[in-house]
Amino acid sequence: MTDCEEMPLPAWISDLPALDLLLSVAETGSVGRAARAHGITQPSASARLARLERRLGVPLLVRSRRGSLLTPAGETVVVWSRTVIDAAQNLADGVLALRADRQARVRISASLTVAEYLLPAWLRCSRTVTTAERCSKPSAP
Amino acid sequence: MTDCEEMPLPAWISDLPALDLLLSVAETGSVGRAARAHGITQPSASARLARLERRLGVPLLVRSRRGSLLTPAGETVVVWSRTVIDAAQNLADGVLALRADRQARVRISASLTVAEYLLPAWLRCSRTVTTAERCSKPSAP
DNA sequence: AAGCCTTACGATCCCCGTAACCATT
DNA sequence: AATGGTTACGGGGATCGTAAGGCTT
Repeated sequence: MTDCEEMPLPAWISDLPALDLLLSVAETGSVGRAARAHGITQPSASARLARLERRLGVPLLVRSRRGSLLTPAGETVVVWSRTVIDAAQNLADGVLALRADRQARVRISASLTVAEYLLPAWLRCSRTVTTAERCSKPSAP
Repeated sequence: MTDCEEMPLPAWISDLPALDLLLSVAETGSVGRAARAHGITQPSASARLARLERRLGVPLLVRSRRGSLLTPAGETVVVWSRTVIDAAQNLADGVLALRADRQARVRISASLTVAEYLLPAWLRCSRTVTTAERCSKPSAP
């Protein structure tokens, strides 16, 4: 095959919430508890996990009356999935910071006409101030 | 908050194909080329990226007539996303190996009655043999 | 004219929650 | 009864592709 740079991600891996759910099952030992931890119903969780198994083509867990345990393959998948979810969580945190940063800039530019003469002092102050409080009460004598 | 162990992944991060698409845009410098690389239409790619931006709450790229470039925030997100899809790709490869392994076991157990006396020789041979060939033609005199 | 991006629209498919059911402790 | 798991079913939402439009070079 004369590929260019990298093949796009396979389609059967794209269900990130399913992976997250699988991790919860590994931790709690039960589909129902994992479902509650994610704020969804037990049938939803069951169906989601069944789809995941079907799409991966590998049985992941053995259902029992007193809970669900992972197959050896399931344990392996959990290990890999953990790194994926960790990376995703990392990204989520970063995006959150980025969003906050953007909002801060927006607030500053919005109230710029009022706060023009305060900015130099702010910039000399702290880099991670809660701009909302400062903006609402400029405390200018 | 009295959380148990870990908060489930936020919902606005769960679109893995969108992240992958964003990486392609970063590489090719164009939404259309990225779309072609993923085998989808340009409008689909455009809509997907727009949704991603809306969900993240951060502008990621600046559209131009001669292509699309990333905003500073976009560059940052791309860096984090790279690690995520790398981990996902890693998982995909692992699952592929797991699947192949399982299929091998299935073939072996299926033809076990025939191949019983051959297994010891196989096990002494190589660990990653193409069991399909061996199984189809046992080459037993 | 050609390239790049967007909006509009219709059809399809996926996923969730409710409801109902089976098996054990 | 309570817990853990599954299947059946209807509705809402997301995504895709086609078609059409705007803007530069």
